[in-house]
Amino acid sequence: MFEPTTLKDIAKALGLSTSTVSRALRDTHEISSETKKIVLAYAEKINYKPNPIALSLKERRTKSIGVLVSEVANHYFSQAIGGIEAIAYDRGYHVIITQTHESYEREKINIQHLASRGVDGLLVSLSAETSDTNHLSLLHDRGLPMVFFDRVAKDIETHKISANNEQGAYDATIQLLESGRRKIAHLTSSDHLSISIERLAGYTAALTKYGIPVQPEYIKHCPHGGMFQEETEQAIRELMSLTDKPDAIFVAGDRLSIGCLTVLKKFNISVPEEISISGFSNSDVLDLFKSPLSSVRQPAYEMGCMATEMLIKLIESKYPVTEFENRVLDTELVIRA
Amino acid sequence: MFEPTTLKDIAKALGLSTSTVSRALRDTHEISSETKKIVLAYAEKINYKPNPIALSLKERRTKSIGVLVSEVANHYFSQAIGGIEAIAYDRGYHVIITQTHESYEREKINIQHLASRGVDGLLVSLSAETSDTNHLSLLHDRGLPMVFFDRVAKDIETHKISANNEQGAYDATIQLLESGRRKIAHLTSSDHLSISIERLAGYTAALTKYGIPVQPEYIKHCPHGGMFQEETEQAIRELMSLTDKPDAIFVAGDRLSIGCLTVLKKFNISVPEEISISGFSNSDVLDLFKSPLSSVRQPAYEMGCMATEMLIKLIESKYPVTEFENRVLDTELVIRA
DNA sequence: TAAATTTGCGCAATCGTTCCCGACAACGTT
DNA sequence: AACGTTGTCGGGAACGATTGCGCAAATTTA
Repeated sequence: MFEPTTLKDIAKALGLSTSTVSRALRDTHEISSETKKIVLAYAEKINYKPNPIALSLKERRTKSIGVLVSEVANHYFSQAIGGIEAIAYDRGYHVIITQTHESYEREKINIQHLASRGVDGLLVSLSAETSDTNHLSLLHDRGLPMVFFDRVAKDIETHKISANNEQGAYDATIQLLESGRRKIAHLTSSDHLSISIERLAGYTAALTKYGIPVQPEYIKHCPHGGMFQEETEQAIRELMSLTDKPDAIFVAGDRLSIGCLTVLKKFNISVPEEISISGFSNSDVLDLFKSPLSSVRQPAYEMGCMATEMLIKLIESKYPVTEFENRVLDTELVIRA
Repeated sequence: MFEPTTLKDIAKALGLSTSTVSRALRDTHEISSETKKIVLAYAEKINYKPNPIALSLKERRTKSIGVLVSEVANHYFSQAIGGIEAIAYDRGYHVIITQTHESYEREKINIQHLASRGVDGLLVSLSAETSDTNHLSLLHDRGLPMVFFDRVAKDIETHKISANNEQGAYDATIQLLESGRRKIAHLTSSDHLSISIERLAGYTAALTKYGIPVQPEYIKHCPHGGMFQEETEQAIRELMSLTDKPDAIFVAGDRLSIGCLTVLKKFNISVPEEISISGFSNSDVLDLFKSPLSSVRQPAYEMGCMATEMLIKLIESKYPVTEFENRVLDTELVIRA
C-alpha cells in the first residue's frame, strides 16, 4: 500500500549502485561532484527520505526518547512536555509520551514497551503507586540512559531534576500561617514519592517555625495522587469529621488541588472562609476563582528542557558517565489575594 | 552499552541455526517438539524479546499509530487520547502523540516525521491555522491510512468522526436565549475549521429560531484558537467597545472558554451579571466557578475509541477500503445554574 | 612510455528477523 | 533394492541503509 522510495529505486532510475547513491547523499569525498549533483537533484525531486527504521537497525539507535508521566492532563506535566519537545526536536530526537495514570503495572508495561521499541533514553517521573523501581534499575544497569524529573527514584544513580519542593511547601504553609490560620492540614500523594516526602518536610518545618505541633491526623495521603476522586473525598471527609477541624489545607499537587476544591464545593464548605487552600499547582485557571487561592508554581517548562538536555548528553556521551547531577530548581509562590 | 540478546545468540548457545530458533519461537509445524521445548525454555530463561526494529524493517509495519492534536493540555484532547490509548494498547499498537500548538508549519513537520518514522496509520485533528490539507492528501493518496476526529478535512475521503457540533451549539445558544439574553456574541476559532463552521451554523440557527438577526460584528474569530491570549483579549475588547454591547457570549472551544473568562476577569466584567457565558468545554473545573457556567460537553473518550477502532480496521484491512464512515456523536449540555 | 598514484564506483557484509528452498535422514511403498 | 514421502533442520536471500575493500580507469610522476 504505502511504499516510500528507497535507495535502490534511485539507483535503478539513475543506473548507479546503491552505494554510490548513498555516498552522494551522505556527502562523502569518494564521489565525483558530477554524479553527486545528479543524485542530489533526483533525490530532491522525488523527495527522498532515508528509511529511519533501516537506519535504526544499522546504527542501533532510534533518535527517539521515551517519556513517562502520570498523565498529560496535568498542567505541570503538559508544561514539562512542552520543554521536553522543544529541546528534543531541536536536537533531532523524537518524543514518545506514555501515561501511567499513577498505576505501577502500567508503568512497568510502558517502560518495557519503550525499551523494547528501542528508545535511546528515558525521561521518567514515577507513578504514585510505584515504590519498587527494580524494573527501571534493570534497564539502567544494562546501560539504558535515563533521567528522572519531578518524582525521582532515590536508589538509581543518574541525573535527577526536581523543584525545591521543601522550600515551596514551606513558603505555602508559612503563607497560610501568616494569614492567621493555625490548624493546617496536609493533603498529599502517596507517602513513598520523593515529592511527597519533601513537601511534607517543608510543611513540617513551617509549622515547627511557628511552634505548632504536627498532628498525624491532619496529614492525609492519597495513594493514587487523587486519580480517583473517591480517594480525595474520603480524605477530606475524615479531615472534616475531626473534632478539631482544620481551618486550612496545604495541598501537594495539581490534580489534588482541583479534586480538593471539588469535594469542598460538594460538601458546601466555603473557601476560604471556612477553609483556606494553598498548594502546588501549575494551573492557570486558579486565577479565575473568585476566592483567592495562592499556589506554588514549579518551573515545569525549564525542568523539561533541562532534563532533556541532560538525557541527550548521556545518550551521546562516548564514555560511560559516572558523575551525576541532582539539580534543584526554585519554585515560585503565586499569591492571589 | 545496551545490547539485548538476539536470535543468533540463542542459536550459538544451543548449537542450532537462527532459522530453527526462529521457527521454534514462531511456533511453526516444521519443527520437532523436542527442539522447540529446548529453545522455548532457553528463550524464557534469558527473557528473549524479538527486536521490533528488525521486525518493522522486515514486515514493513511498526505497530504504532501517530496522533496529531493541537495540544494535550486541553481537556477535550487529553480525554480523547485516553480513549485512543485504551483501544490501541488493547490491539497491540503503540501511540505516538504530537502537538501542533495550532501551527500549520508544525503540523506539516509532525506529519512528515510520523510518516517517515513509519507509523501504520494516523489519527488527525487539524490545527487552527491549517486550511490547506495537501500535506495530508499526499500521504493519503500514497496509501497511508488516516482517520480524522473533531477537526476534519472536508476534501480527504476517509473515515471521520465528530461531535454533533451544530446541535451542541444550537443547544447552548438556545439556553442563553431562554435565560433572557438577546445580544449574544460568538467567540470562535479560525473560520475554516470544520468545527467552527458547524458551531457557527448552530449559533445562527438558534438566533434565527428566536427571530434575532445575526450581527457580523458579534462574531469573532481567533485564527489560532486562543493559543495566544492577546488574540482572545483583542476579540473581547472589540466586542465590549461596540455601542450595542453583547450580554452573552457563546464560546466555541475549551481553550477559548478559559481565555475568555480570564480576559473578562481582567477587564472587571462580571460573569454572569454583565455577560453570560456558555460554550464548548470538556473541562471539569467549570464546576468550581461560583458563577454558573453551562457548557457543551463532547464524548471525547468515546470519540478517541471509535476513531482508533476505525483506523485499526483500515490498517488491517486486506483490501483497499472505498466506503467511508462519517460518524457524528451527540453532545451533552451540562447546565450549571 | 611505463610505473605509481589518485579517483570513482561497485561488491558484499552488516544490523536482526523471517521464510523460501534445498538437504538429508528415516521411514514406508512397490 | 530403488524410489517416494515425511519430518527436521540449515543455508541464504530479503527488508533499507552504510561502509570497508578492491578494482578499473584516469591522472600524475619518473
